[in-house]
Amino acid sequence: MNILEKITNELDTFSKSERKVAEVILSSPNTVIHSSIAALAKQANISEPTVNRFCRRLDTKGYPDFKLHLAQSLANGTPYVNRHVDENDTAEEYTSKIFESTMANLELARKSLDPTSINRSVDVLTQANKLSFFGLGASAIVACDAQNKFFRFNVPVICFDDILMQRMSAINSRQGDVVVVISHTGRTKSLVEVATLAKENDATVIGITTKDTPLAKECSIVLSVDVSEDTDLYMPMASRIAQLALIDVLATGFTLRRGSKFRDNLKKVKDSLRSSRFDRKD
Amino acid sequence: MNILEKITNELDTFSKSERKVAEVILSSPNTVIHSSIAALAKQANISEPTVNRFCRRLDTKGYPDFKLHLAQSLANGTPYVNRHVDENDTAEEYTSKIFESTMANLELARKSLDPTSINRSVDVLTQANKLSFFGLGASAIVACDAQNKFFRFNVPVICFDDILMQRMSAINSRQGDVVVVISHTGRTKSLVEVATLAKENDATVIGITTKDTPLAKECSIVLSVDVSEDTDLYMPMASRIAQLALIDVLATGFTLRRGSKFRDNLKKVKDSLRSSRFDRKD
DNA sequence: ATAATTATGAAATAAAATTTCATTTTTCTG
DNA sequence: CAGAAAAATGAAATTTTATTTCATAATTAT
Repeated sequence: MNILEKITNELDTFSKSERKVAEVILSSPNTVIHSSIAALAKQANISEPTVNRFCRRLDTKGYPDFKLHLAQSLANGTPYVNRHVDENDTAEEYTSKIFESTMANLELARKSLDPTSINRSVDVLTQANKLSFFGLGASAIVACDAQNKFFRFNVPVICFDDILMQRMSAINSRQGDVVVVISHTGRTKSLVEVATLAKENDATVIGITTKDTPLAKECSIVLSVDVSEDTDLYMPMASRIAQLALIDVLATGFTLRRGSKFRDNLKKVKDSLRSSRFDRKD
Repeated sequence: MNILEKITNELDTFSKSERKVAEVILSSPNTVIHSSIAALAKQANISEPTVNRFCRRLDTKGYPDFKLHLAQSLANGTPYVNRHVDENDTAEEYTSKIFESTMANLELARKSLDPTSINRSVDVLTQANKLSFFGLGASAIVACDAQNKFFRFNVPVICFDDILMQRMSAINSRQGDVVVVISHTGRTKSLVEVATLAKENDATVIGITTKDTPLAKECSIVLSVDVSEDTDLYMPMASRIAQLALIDVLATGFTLRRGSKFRDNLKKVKDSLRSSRFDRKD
């Protein structure tokens, strides 16, 4: 993928002249991306067509296209991929790896989300008489966060991270209530039961979970948040962050749907916090 | 400096024709890097010189140079730019915008973090007799999450999202204790007081906050998590996610420092959860 | 309303990249 | 090791692409 790597790998398949170009490129790629084909040819002591052929050999359309690829290879750092933390990583290294993996997973999560389901969820949320958010463990935090957000909208909202309270609440739910069940694995028994109970009592059940899981099967609407399996190996890391981003999406959809008049409420809540803060000097 | 962001920022300083080019570029940057100046001009319904002038206005040498910059902006997969949700956005649009802004802010946050401070924090955390995490509002969630993580390491850890409990706990802290105070604004009075109290009682105080704030001044170590100001306008969105990613970093640093023997503990905790889950079929 | 300023595009020019094709170099075969 | 075949290379021509120039149109200020 990375064209610089590709050049290095194929170095011995090149002809004499091509190798000359390759060496110039590898030794100062940053200069090359600002050079014309003529300049590079001169620098490598070969002719322009040779440079052109070199570019094509690397599966690019020509010299300008090659420069584009090269520029991308040189762009800040590496693309956001799931990189695993290593025993001997420095603080800087593992920090970068974790942030990058998080970003890569957000990307994944976004792709797995279905706009139609989001739309339906927002529909349902705006119509709800009462909102409940249930989660356990790391997802409990997501449920709390959702409560925090929807509370600002001045709608009846509760959140439980306790199995018994969740069950009781689910049993007491009725038509017009919306129950959001959050679980990355979608296999936590008690949460699946809670979803079933809520459904039996005619509540609309939205599941924030992985698709095709026992929990997903019990839900009226599934918001599938896929995340690379191995990132949550020992501690939930990527999943809860993706879930939180989804909560942001739902909350945003909610305010958009409710219109601008409604948005003043947010400002009121925000202003009410002012006196508890130190002023800014600026 | 990401050129796509730059275009977004300067959008209102552009002339009518320049804005047309900007829009074409923003809407499909990946096509543009493979277009000639003529193709882009045609696409935007303006003349070639206008495109050229547009490029120069953005401090590039000309169109090819502009494409190079654009390619670099796009190198990391998708452009992560802080894009604002608009009144008339579809579900798909606001979903993308929120995820992208989140990613852009994670990027920002990572850059603002100082590896040395992280290293010192991990040092201090691994040596601690007792860990306390304090936050309010959206940051309370981050504190809970930290408790959840460090609890798995089998270290004494508490978390309070209640002002009084936080004060009491801070007053009872002593040398060897580590208090982590989480606040995006760094101006929440009661949290700043808690930090001061903890410090007076010889605890090491780590602040997860914005630098140069009242809270930051009270801390032994500041982990500054900068996030674009306007993303947290009415609801905390980006800040708490960046804070969570930082918690992941600290937890990871912690396990790395404690060595592999210690990591078995994570597996034990994970295994203990197994019976509460439905089996996978695969 | 009119002058001054700024923005824009057509055409000309310049620059850069690519193709063609002749020449050189290398490799293979007897 | 000659000599043919194949591959590599570069000079020049051609094509494509980008930039400049300059006249005209649109906007702003007076």
